[in-house]
Amino acid sequence: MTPVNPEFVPDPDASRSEMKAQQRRLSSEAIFTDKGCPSPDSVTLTETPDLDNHTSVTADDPIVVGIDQAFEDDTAVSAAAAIQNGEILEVVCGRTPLSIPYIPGLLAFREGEPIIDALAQLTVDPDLLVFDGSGRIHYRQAGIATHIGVLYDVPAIGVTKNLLCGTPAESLEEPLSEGTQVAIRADEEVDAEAGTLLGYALQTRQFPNPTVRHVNPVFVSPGHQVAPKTTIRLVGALGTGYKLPAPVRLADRAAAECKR
DNA sequence: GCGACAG
DNA sequence: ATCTTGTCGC
Repeated sequence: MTPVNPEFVPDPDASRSEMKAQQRRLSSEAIFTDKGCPSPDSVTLTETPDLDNHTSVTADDPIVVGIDQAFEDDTAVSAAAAIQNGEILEVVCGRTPLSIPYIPGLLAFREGEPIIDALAQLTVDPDLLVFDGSGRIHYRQAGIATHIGVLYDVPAIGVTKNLLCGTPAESLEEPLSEGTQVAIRADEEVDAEAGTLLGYALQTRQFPNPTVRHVNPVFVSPGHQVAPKTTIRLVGALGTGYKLPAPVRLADRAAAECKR
């Protein structure tokens, strides 16, 4: 696939103020409500054969693409794994030289190039992109999930293991029971009206076994064309039994293999 | 100046 | 993100 809005191609050589300015333009273009994103109910994690018709009833279920990166020396690799009905349709790998270091808030400018390289090789067209990175939970409401989502004008969501910014509505110190969701709202360090709902902390899995007493929640947020609540439902539909959504786990593994 | 900070 | 062995337990 090819970017629909080339003006949002992240330029690693731009100045930091230019990067931030682009993110502010991005967030105004981003849509944080349901629009074109697949229904969580239509996203199946496993194939469900239709015994009556001897065929699969999920022929045109949404195509969900997980995206993740890995690094080696001065090279960045990005893997995109396309899943439909819990079946892997395609896995592609992008590779570009590393341009800039990791800077909190500017992740898309470091990882955007390999991602674009990977998506250019994708032959199927995604109904949803799932990133290992923030969407609206971002200083300028323009995390990597929002950036790439708007760039291609495709529904996107972000999932992280750590919170970048924003304030949880409740303490996350105590172990949360599975399924618990805690709102993450805009505070002083976020360019948004204080209290704006940015995303959620979501306890996708807890007490995997008697030994592992505690698992941290993940942080989910809308990237583009998805509402906060729908983001939670989508992550829930994509993550049965694991902390992270299946597409992200597959992309993570694929990126590691891309290095070899 | 101090503290915070996705991957 | 990345550097890295074994080990405990389902």
